Amino acid sequence: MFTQIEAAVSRAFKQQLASKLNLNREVTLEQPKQSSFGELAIPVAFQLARELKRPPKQIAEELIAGLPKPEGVACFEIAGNGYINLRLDRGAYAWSILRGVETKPEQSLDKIIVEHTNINPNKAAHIGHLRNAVLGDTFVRMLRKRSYRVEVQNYIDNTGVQVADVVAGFHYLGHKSIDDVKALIESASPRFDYHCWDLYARISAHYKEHPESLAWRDATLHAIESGESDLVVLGHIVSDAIVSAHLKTMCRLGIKYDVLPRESEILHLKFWATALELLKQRNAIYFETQGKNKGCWVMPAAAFRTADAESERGEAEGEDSKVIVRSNGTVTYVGKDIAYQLWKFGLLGKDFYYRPGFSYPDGHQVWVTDDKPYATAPSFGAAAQVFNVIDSRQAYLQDVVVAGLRALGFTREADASVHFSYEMVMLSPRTCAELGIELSDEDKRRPYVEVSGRKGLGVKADDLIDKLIETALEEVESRHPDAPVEQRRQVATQIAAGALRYFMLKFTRNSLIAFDLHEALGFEGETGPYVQYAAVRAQNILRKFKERSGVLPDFERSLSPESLARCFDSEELWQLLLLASKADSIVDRAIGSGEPAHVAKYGFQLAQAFNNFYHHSPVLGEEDMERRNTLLWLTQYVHQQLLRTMDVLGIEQPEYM
RNA sequence: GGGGGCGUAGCUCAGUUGGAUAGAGCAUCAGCCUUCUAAGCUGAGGGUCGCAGGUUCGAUCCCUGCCGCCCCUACCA
Repeated sequence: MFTQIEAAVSRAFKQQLASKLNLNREVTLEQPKQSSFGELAIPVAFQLARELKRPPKQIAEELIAGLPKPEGVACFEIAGNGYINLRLDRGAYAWSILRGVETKPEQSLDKIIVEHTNINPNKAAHIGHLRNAVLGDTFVRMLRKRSYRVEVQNYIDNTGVQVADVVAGFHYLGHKSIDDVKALIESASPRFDYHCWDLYARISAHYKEHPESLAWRDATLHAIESGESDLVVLGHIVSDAIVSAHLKTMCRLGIKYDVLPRESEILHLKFWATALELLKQRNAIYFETQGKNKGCWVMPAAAFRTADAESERGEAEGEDSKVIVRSNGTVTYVGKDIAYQLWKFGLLGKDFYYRPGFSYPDGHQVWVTDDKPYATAPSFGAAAQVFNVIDSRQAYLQDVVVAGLRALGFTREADASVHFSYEMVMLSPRTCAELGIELSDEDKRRPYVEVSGRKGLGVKADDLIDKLIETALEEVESRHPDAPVEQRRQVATQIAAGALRYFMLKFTRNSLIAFDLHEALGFEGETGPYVQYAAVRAQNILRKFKERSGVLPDFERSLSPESLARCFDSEELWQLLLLASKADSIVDRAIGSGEPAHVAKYGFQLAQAFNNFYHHSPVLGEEDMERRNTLLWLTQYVHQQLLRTMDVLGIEQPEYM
């Protein structure tokens, strides 16, 4: 509803500009700094003042003279030295909002692909991976809430160095047979993904102490590539088992995928070979005959570097170029990524085969790529826009991928490729101490410590979730000692997941998170549980009313725009209703700015406004019927909007708290 | 060396594309539970928006130069 009014006002001003000043331009709206100024502010007069060389106030006056008032708008006012402020007709606005007159945007035809998570399948997931997955999943939820068609992909690098290292660890370091590893996967303790976590740290340390053992890695990689060895089988069962563990971990946070494209199929189905031919044909890459990259196929730096920083130093020729095919003929990760990105846009002229993978409890099916026909699957890929959720360190590689598309002439697709980047999650020194992680003297001096899979340094996702559940459970048990055990566990689990998701979302993407256990375990202030608690409170009011009176009143019969206008004369009530009505508008803006954090912030603000209301305006004790019914209706509406926002954030409302 | 990011309250962070009196949470201190459960509410203190210039009616925001921190700049991913 708020979105519609924004659009209507913007349109009205645009028309006014055209007819009065003969200007054709979009009019942006903003929120007044103070709520007493009204509901919307239009600063357009300031922008025009310079061009027209006239005082802004005069322009503002001219613009609102004879301006038709869109439905729901009470008046326009001029404030300060040129602001146009708008006030809504509170009764009319509340009446249409509360009756639920909302229009849903139509489902878009174009498909958007969001690729996220993308964890190397060689060890348990850690908190850094959680940030990626939560960001990606929330962005997907934002898009879907606004009726975009979205496909969620989780790329599995099952033939890379990291998997090879763990395979080498099993084979060379541990002398484990395929059956041994299968037994390890079956055994409950230690969990296989945790076992690999330690093994990966061990083999990495071993490489460091015995550099000659790096030959194991090469041998394993070679075996995986040629496809003819027990090591290949080992690689597959390890990565399959780990992927399955990752999916379970993410599922605890409500994160699901549609399809898992695997690197093994990119290779076996000759995706890369096809892409390579294209790149050669169109001269996007060239064969280097001299210098340090001699014998490689490289992409010239000019393709992906900003034009202004052209090589002023002439000797640097080939210095910044990116190797796509190594001199030994193997392809780099970027090369495979170009092929994958081409497929995402349907530009490769090839497709994977698919088989059903993991099934979620709700029946949702994940499909996994395969190299031979298996079953009829939904169609994947061929999107109009692609978001790759990848940490900011890989910005350069992402630039190379996009440059690849552009060099092939796919400029539209290059422009539609978005690197949805985010900063790393580090550990606070205090948290390292709490977890018993020993730090080097160098690390001790830093404000935060980098998570490192190679060093086995980090907080495992499942450990963190377990710890959160434990903390929440203590609180739930002290508050609801009589509730059934299973239910208490369920509530604690929802609170834990809510706390974790909110924590990962409250920071904007390019802000580095120094993960602090104490902070993450807090359930007070700007946290997920705070938002959940507000929703629970709203639900309690509604439930209690129904317990006493059987059903909710027939609001539309007992109230009217006029009675609502009287009640919403109160500034606090009006601001609550107004804020609650902005849920969709906020999501639209957050999609535009690509910041899930904005939705999280809004959820908190709405919860905060409701908590204020909760304390200042007792609903059930209200004696005046008209007012009581209005408060009740408002409560129902805010509850609905809170749930709507929490759904976008992937946060559930517990039954009680 | 080159490219990118960051610097806002004691701490962690917002700040809607240049606008009205710079905001939250945590922490600290002082209040509020016989009520729709206090995981809450009310109030207080706390700021040279890194520094210095510039652009203009107006700058935390744009430009330039410094200072400090981080990341990238692999035939690793």
